Amino acid sequence: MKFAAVDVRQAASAADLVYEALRKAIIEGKIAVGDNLRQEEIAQMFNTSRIPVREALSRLEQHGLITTQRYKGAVVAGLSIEEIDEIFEFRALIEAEVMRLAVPNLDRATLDNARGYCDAFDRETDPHRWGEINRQFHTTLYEASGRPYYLQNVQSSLDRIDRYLRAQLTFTNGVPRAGREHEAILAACEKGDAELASHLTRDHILDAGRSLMTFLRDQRG
Amino acid sequence: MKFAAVDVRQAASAADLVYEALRKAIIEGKIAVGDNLRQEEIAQMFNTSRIPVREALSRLEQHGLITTQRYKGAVVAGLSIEEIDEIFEFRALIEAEVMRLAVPNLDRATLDNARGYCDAFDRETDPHRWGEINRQFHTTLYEASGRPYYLQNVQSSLDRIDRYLRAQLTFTNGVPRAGREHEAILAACEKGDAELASHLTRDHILDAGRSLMTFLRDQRG
DNA sequence: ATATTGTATATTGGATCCAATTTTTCTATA
DNA sequence: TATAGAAAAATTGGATCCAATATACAATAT
Repeated sequence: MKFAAVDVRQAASAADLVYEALRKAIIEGKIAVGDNLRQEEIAQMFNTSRIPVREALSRLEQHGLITTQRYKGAVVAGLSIEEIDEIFEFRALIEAEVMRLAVPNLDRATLDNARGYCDAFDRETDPHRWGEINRQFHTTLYEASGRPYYLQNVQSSLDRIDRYLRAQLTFTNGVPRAGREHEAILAACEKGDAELASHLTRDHILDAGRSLMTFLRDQRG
Repeated sequence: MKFAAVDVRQAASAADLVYEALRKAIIEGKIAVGDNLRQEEIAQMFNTSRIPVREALSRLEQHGLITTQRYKGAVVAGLSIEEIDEIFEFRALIEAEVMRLAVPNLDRATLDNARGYCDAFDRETDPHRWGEINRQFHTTLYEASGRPYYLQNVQSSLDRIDRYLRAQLTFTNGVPRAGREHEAILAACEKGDAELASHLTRDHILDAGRSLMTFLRDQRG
């Protein structure tokens, strides 16, 4: 055995690339709700055939990001107020628990990373970046929970409402408030107070949810 | 307009049929963990081509029921003890909450249905049916919560561990105990005691989890 | 002018074909 | 006999082709 181990990561298939690109575009709101996703068009964008595109669309549907109708095609899925409300409630439940489980495992490096994202969030002026940094702040802490299945479900929920969360941050002046709440959560983590960090996380999510609800009710009538 | 409206439900595509059939076979344990799923073989079983099969496999992978490697194919995914443990913990969290939310909405018909499944569970002698009835008993109650997103996540978690749950019921003499716990949960529902029903549900799941853990640790060494 | 029906076009679903890669088998050699 | 390497077979990934269905549009009748 003379050779260093090589990282033989799985090469990505065409379907993987298309899936990831579409997923990103949808959760960032680059493609609007209701927009039609035509297979041939997407295939040409990626210089491939419709087969990998169809696989990607099928996966997106499983994750609730698009809806499809036989022979009619796929459209980006929107969420009703009730659905958004439910997902925020769900997130509050799970993420509070994940936070509680994470606190005892937090080490210096993780806390420093979280601090970095926390500061970056406050400093950021580009609205498009807020959602991204906010998400990284939370997941950095959550990962310490050592609960991959919980994490998967958190990511999946976030994918569904990320677009709306960004709207909340951008249009409802939610950023300063979110920044303060991040500080409080991080302080609880530093103190090792799992119960407090958990409750603050829950409130943080429910606050954002309520703020978004009133914004959407205003907007949609 | 002389004719009654007809329910023109979406006809299922070949991919849908293959997906559902494979999903059922996997969660019921008809296909063993590690078994290879060859596309051509499955295609012939369903009198179709490999294209719909590939779509079905792609969806199954998204749900964690199989793992695939490029150019190597798909195998039924097993769970480590740690993963099973985590999923039981996750279920306890979510299902307890769903139960709490359901109780205020339970009506006579739903309670009667649940009673039916509860009795059927106790009367059933075929081990293969226990898992199925157990699942129906719980979901019948959960549906009253009016939380489709929670429900989806519950179903997804159950899909992952259903095989192991059946093993627990069959091999660890868990049926009489589960039966008694069902009775207690149903009684709490009848009384309208959401808090009690929630706690009993949590304990019911954690009990089954612990029982399964010791069984698996014995078995796997 | 409007509604309705027939037709052309576009789009999706599925089958077949070819390319890329892995797995198996065979063979030569030590 | 065991083993390394090459050839063959099997398997998956992707492209192209055809069939099924939906949409757009024009022609017709009222």
